[in-house]
Amino acid sequence: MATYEYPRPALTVDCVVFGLDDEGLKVLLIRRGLAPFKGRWALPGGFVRVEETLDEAALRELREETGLKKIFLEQLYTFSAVKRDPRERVISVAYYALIKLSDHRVQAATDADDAAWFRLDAVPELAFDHAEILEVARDRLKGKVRYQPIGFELLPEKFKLSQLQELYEQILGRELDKRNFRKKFLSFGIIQELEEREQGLPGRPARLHRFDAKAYRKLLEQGFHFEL
Amino acid sequence: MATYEYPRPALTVDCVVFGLDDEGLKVLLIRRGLAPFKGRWALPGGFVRVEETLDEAALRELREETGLKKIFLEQLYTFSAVKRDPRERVISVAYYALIKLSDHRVQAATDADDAAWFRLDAVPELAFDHAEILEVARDRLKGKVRYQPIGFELLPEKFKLSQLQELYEQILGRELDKRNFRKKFLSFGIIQELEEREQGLPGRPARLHRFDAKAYRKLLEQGFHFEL
DNA sequence: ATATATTTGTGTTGGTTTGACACGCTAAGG
DNA sequence: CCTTAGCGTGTCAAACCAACACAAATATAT
Repeated sequence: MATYEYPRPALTVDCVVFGLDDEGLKVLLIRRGLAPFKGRWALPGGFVRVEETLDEAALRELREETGLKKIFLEQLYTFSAVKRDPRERVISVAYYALIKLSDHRVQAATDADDAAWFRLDAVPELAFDHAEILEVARDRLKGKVRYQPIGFELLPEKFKLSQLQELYEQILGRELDKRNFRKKFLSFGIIQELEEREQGLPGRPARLHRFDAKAYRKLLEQGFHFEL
Repeated sequence: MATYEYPRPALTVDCVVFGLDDEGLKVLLIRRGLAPFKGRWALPGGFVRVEETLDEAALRELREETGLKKIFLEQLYTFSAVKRDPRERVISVAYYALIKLSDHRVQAATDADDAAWFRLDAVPELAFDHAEILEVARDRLKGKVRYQPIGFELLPEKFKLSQLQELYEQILGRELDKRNFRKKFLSFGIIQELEEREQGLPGRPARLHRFDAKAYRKLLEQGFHFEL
């Protein structure tokens, strides 16, 4: 029990978790077991504890939901409409996360039937103001991906350039020219060409690449500006 | 008095208020009258009431501090370090505001001696984590000014192109070429050339201009993308 | 074995945008 | 009337961007 001189809003974090698989870009949702909005899909999230930062709260929730550590996570926006939670005043700090669906299978999330991945064009009706939060997250991702190399957070360690291009097309919502895309991206010097090639698929085998974080940091220090 | 099952952090808003005068870009600070950090300069701000949104809280604080309405105001980031307030757990949602120092004299703020404008290169030591908040605000402004025409919020209704250019130079922290700047900015078609000219100063009188919000909105709908 | 389907990888060109750069014009002030 | 201060303007070379098609390497089907 805690007592204060003035009433305080409750504080939660909600996470928009993006993942990529062969069907495209997806978002992780959880089915609510309790009122309000019982049975509705919602963003994973929960209350902030008084002894943790918001980042810690978001990471904790994500660990609890997905079993993952080392996730790319950024604060998105703080939502504060007075009636956004019908029970009482709840202010929510939204985060968005990018995870490599390819590497780690997301555990609790996928085999429990109360959590699932949804394609961004097939998201069901959401609880609270979560549709709005998701919208803001998509816009942020779309904006950010153009001037920060965060797309790699969604791809496996080693990837084909065609995967990278498809990812960008998904996020930006438009098609890109293959030759121009390759030319431009390679010219940055932030991805390494590996000798390895992907085999077992029809078509000419693709050379694999890897994001070179070290080279990127070095370029950043020299005032390099990544763009598109 | 309010009682809750679990302890809750307190919630505040803090505002980074930018203004422009003939000495350059400035930020509004308030001298604290109470502990902690008594006597130190700090960002204006205060506690969020339980029946208002964060935007409303920020606007209310700004009205109380500066007497201004119709201010450009945007949420910046939510700061949550556990020890950021030595008294108790306080989470602060930071906003930044741009105001036309030229038009409206800021009342309570300027004649009270417990509030003052500081040049960005001469900001005193600040209370709490406000130095960090200010830093984030500067970065945001610097980033945002390049792809959204928010600089006008700092200028008078009618302005000279040289003022606009100086503003951009201040925010971006580098010099710009006069001819290229004019060419580019005028090519967007979002500022109107007025017939009026500024008089009374030495040198050839400058033609005045005005931001054309209507034209800007129209261009936006057509997918226009402002940049630099 | 051969043919077919699939996916990768590669260059050029014309148009557009950017960045560098210098001087005459018009007013105020002495 | 002369000086000083600030405004307003155009060109050119270099860099960048968008559009465009076909051969190479593999898997699969027949």
